[in-house]
This record gives sequence, structure tokens and C-alpha cells, in this order.
Amino acid sequence: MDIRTLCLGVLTLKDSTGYEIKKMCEEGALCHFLDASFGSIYPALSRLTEEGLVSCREESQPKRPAKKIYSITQRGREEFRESLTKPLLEDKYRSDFLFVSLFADLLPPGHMHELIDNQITWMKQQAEHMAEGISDSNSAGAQFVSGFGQASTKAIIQYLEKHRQSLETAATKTKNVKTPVKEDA
Amino acid sequence: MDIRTLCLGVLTLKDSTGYEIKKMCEEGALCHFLDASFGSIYPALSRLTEEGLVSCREESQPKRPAKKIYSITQRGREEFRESLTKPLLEDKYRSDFLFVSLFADLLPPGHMHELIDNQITWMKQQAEHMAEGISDSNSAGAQFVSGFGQASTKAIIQYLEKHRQSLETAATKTKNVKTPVKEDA
DNA sequence: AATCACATATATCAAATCGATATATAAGCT
DNA sequence: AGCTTATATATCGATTTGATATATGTGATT
Repeated sequence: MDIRTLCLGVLTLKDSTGYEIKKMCEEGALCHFLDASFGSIYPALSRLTEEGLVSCREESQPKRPAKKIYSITQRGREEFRESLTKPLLEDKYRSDFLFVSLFADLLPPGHMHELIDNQITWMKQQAEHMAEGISDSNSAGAQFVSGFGQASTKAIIQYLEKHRQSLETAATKTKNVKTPVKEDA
Repeated sequence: MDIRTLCLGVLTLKDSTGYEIKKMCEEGALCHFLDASFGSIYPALSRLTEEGLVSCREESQPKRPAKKIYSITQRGREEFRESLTKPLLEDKYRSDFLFVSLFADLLPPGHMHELIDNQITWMKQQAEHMAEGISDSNSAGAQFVSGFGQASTKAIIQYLEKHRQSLETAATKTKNVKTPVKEDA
């Protein structure tokens, strides 16, 4: 989802500053499923303002940098609705952990074991964090997303706990001693 | 995982052209877990060659553009091994589908139903495709990755089938008629 | 026979995006 | 006094995507 549409979506729920939009990406209902940096949010909000899809009122507070509070306009709502019905990009699970797993036989002894420990710990934290989301006063959509995250995360934890052994033993059994010297160009 | 390291990883397994590296991203063991475009692969290979981490022999074939076959060098192997032990980026599940789900109440009637149908169909295809990978003559790492993908995908399918109703009814019950007019700047 | 889609192969480029950094200020902790 | 964290905006280099261009061969469709 492009940052433009993301901003419109957040503003559909609540008037916000750029800073708050970033926070929602880190703590909100979708925090495990999207990213957005200041470097993309601020330019997006400027462009959306130019195009009349959001409006901006400046609120100068004493001894603080002035807030720019953005609201979505009627045209913004229309465009957002429309963009929701356009073809979606496919889901994608990105994982450095899996990339490294594919090369487990090149790792020092015990390293893969540690990686999986960390991965499981992290996954459990994620699952907890997702479960918190559900207890809040949330929309059906937010609960659906939270449940989705929990279901997949728990399945992954189970998988890791059940199958880690096969990967770890395979990693220690193999050519981990010294890269064979076969000279090149 | 940056494209540079990705290329080194693929070349660890087999000498390849840029084109073949791209294909492995689309069909190989990790195809569901990473992306890379020509626009990043070719420059990465050039830079790696300059730096002496890979070598390149050109194979001109009759009536075909010349192949540039890259091999990883000893230094490349060392650097790759090292990069495997560096801190990993956290896994991330990116999903337009979930983003739209959060705004299900803004969709036309029946649209969410269709989206979920498509999502389930697509997920089932993914699961099948991942299962194929396991039957091939594969390393422990590749089997681990394939199993990981299947486990999470199947959990998601189950979740979608079990909980779709709650989202779909919530979507039809609500303010889908007309965006309220509340005028702005 | 002509056309179309797909596969092999390399390469470039605008646009989007990330990640880091800079600028202010206040609160709270050690 | 100094450190970290939080609020807030903004910019910028580097990376990466996604589209496009250039060639050619094969197999399917019309």
C-alpha cells in the first residue's frame, strides 16, 4: 500500500499530524503489517494538501514546534474509497531469518540454535502484543486483523518448536569447518 | 536482506547469470519470502565484481545476447558467511488485504466477501506451490523454509474460513450508504 | 502465413521509499 | 550536569521497485 493511501486511511479514522500517523504505523492496529517513515509521510501529506484531498490547520503551541493537523476532505474520502476497490498487491512475508535458515550449514556451531531461540522469543512477544490490540475498544476490522496476526504467529511458533531440531542437526553435521579453497578469476 | 547479500547467497549455491538469480527469486526455495528486480540485481553484480567478491565470465552464444555468468570468489564466500552472522531485520508480513480489511465498512456490499474468496484461493495456491518445493531433492534449509511457509499459510486459511463471517456482516451493517458531508477548508 | 504470448538475456531510469540526520524543546532519571 | 525519551517537522543520500527498451527463438493460435 503506498504511503499516500495509508495517510488517507489513517485520516479517515481521525485527524492527525504526520508524527501521529507514524506512531499509528508503529502501535496501531496494522503496526505488524506496514511501514512508513517520516521521509515518505511528510512529502505525502504535502502533496495531498496541494491536491485538495486533505486540509491542514496549523496549531502553534507555546514553546513547542507548531503542529500541522491534517483532516481528510470530502474529495479525499471519495478517492480513498475508490482506491480500496482497486486491485491489491499480493501479501508478502519478508524474512531475513528464513534467508539465513537456508544457509544454516554455513553458520558457526550453535548459531542457528540461538537464532531460533531469538525468533521464538520475538514471535511470542508479537503474539502478545497483537492480543492486546483485541481487548481495546476496536472495530470489527481491527479485531479481524489482530486475530489474523495471532493465528499466523502462533502457527509459526508451533512450527519452529516442532521442527527446529531437524535444521539444527543438519547445520552441525555439515561442511562447517572451512570453506573449501577452489580458486577463481 | 539487501540484494547484494542475496546475490552472494544464490551464487554460493550455483554459478548464475543475473537473469537466473531473478528466476530463483521467483521460483526458488525463498520465492515467497523475498523480492528482487533486475534494476537492483544487475547493479549489485557489477559492484560485487568491482569489489572482487564475485567473478564474471562472458559466454557468447550464437544468435543470443551474451551471457554473463557470475561465480562467487573465496573473498565473496567469506564476506557472505560473515554477513549471515550479523543482526537480522525483523520479519514483516506486508498485506494490502489486511489494510483494506481494516476499512471493510467503506466497501460496496459484497466486495469484502469477494476479497476474502480471492484471498483464500490465492493462499491455497501458495500452500500447494510451497508443498511442491518439499518433494524436490532439497537441503534441510529448503525443507525447513517450505514447511514454515506451509504452516503459516494453512493457519491463515483456517483463520479466514472461520472468521470471515464476522467481518463480512460488520461490513454490510454499517455506514456504507453515503459519506457524511462535513465540509472542510 | 501472420500474429501473439512467452522465454532468454542485459540494461537503464524515474519514482517511491527507507534510514539517518538535523533542529527545537520539555520531562524525567541518575 | 548529562542522558534518554518524547513531541514535532523536515531534508537528503542510498536503495529498490516497476516500467521500459533492445534483441532473438519457440510454440500456440488464428
